Amino acid sequence: MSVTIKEIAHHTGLSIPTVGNILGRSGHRYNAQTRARVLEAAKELGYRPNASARSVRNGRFGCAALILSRSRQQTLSHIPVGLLDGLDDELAQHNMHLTVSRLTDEELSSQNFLPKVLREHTADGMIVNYTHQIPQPMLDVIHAHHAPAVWVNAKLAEDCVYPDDLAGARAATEMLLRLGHKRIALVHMVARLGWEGEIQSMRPHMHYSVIDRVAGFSEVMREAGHEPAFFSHDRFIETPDQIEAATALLSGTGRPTAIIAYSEIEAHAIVCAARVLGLSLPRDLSLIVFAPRDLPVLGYELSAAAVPTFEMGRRAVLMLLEKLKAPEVPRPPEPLAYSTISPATVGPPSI
Amino acid sequence: MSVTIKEIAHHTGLSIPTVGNILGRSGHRYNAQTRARVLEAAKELGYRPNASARSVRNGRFGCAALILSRSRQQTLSHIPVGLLDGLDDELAQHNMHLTVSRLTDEELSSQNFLPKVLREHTADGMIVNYTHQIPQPMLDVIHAHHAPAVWVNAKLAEDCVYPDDLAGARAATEMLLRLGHKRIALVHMVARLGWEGEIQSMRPHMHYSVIDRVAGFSEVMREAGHEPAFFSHDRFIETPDQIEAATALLSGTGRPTAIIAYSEIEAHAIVCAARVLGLSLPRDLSLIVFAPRDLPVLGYELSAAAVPTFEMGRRAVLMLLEKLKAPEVPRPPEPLAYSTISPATVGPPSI
DNA sequence: ATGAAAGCGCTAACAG
DNA sequence: CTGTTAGCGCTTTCAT
Repeated sequence: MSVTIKEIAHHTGLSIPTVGNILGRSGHRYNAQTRARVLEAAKELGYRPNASARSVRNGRFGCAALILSRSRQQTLSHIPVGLLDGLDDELAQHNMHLTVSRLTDEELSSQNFLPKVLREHTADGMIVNYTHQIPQPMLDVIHAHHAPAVWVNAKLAEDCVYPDDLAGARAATEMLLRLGHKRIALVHMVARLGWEGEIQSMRPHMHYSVIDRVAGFSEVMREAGHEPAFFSHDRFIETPDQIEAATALLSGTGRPTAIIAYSEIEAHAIVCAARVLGLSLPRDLSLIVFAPRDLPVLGYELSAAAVPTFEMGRRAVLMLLEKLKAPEVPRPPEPLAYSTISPATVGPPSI
Repeated sequence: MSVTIKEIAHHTGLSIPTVGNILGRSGHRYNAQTRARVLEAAKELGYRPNASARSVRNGRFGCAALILSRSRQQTLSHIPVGLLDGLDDELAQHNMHLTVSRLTDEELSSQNFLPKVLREHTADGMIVNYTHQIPQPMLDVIHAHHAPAVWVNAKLAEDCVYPDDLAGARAATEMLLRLGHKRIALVHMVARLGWEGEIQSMRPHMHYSVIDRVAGFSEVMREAGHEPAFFSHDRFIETPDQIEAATALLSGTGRPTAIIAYSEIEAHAIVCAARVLGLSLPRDLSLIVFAPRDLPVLGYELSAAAVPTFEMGRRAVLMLLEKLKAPEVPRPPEPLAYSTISPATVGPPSI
């Protein structure tokens, strides 16, 4: 084992609580002399407080658990760039830290599921990063136990923090319309987009952002009297070569003059297709991509509809802290605003 | 607070140690009746053992800390896909868990730096994910304190686990040569590649993989009597449009018939350029990319020289466990083999 | 097979 | 200002 306050007490001839109090930062009410003696001894002996012992005393762990899927299928619990930073930064502000807990599928399906971190009382609460296909048992058990949990990147009835994709998509579309674009397409390669109701019916298997971005885009387009154009899954099934598919989209006289890409995957295809066709960005084509930050794609910095991942981490921690105070009180869902879109690859239409 | 063994003891009329022993898995020497009584009560009351209290007793935390840079510059402490899984899987095998600890720059530069997790005795040891520009103070302090630490994705004198990029690059090159390729190029957009000595001199600021992949590639090419071709930083500085640069590389009669891409960034540019030029993969061009797994790029699945990130996590934990037993004993560096390359976008040369 | 006592490292309540 | 006493939840002797 390592150096404890007990040893420092022996070493300095002081009592254990004296040493403890001085080292435990509240020791204002001590003689400067003894303070110095203690601090020196602590430094000399290489004292490091034992967080566990402290936890046992005050019944808190100073720790939040990030709950992830153990499934190797990446998308299920993907940690977006910036989230870890936001979480840890805010936790550090409150003298807390983060642990990671990956759940097996058995743990999930089991009736009395509880993540190990909570089952073994290691963390004060959890930040759940199951963004879609959220398992019902998990929801149930968390509710039943009043386990302090906050969901990130998921849009639920309560206790969640998520980017406001509805507003984000609206803002992107409005920006393009304001510049004079009329033919704007929303591109998504995996999901099959269409009118909102149709998508809604597939909801359980889809991340809310797919639905909300379609909705935001459609609303604004229709309000402006334009038909929203979707370029999605089916087209890429027909034409698996993404460059070819994207090239088809960007060819012909009625081609879109602006694109909103669901993610960097789509953005790559669009940039590449633009290149094949000799279209230059943003002169001949405006392009906005949903991504945590402006995205370097093939040498271009693309305008990002900047998903507020960092802020999501910070806000999730703050919400969790409130839940720790009052675990039974549900918190209203907290949508997070997108920041303004940089003008990098956005401009007025040329045709 | 929550249910403790004390309450279960009261509830069942048994003593505290009895309950504790039965619940703490070592309770073989107990009557089946009392066992049942205890277990039932525990379930009924929703007992969850307190990990901190346990830690205080047995002096271990059952916890490893993943040390990351707090710098927002992504590359410094980037967590590669699969690493977290490997770490957590192996830790779980040993009833341990993972905490995350991000270091501020001040913490690093400070003389008596010690990550909070270790300063505050929260973790048993650390997995350090500073892959390049490793701060000297950190190395010094870890050595001085005999702090149990294992470095991942870094090639140091001891206590590290890293993908064997030398062998990985050799294998990729050999595979291409075996198929009949002679004009093979290694493409990297950020670093400036050249003969090994030149690169070596820039070492402090570069990840070891840059050097080792160049070395492995060069060695094999020269052994086979071919001149290794590099296509790197300078070319992309001259021609910031990556597609244009890559197109230049792939044009003309002396063009390479096979490419090894340093990362997915380069792979995207190559695939796009191939498309612009009407070259089809792998018929007209073979392409291997260094990535944790076969990489979907613009609709193609590219052959990956599969960086063993998952295995890196697992091995790092195993090495850390050994260090916990004998902290003063340095462990030899552990290079990790690349698995065989899938044939997805690799074939014989057409010209 | 079960219980009594003691202690892990730290902190809080009170005395002096 | 400093020390005494007590206890957090759990585990490890050691009796019985």
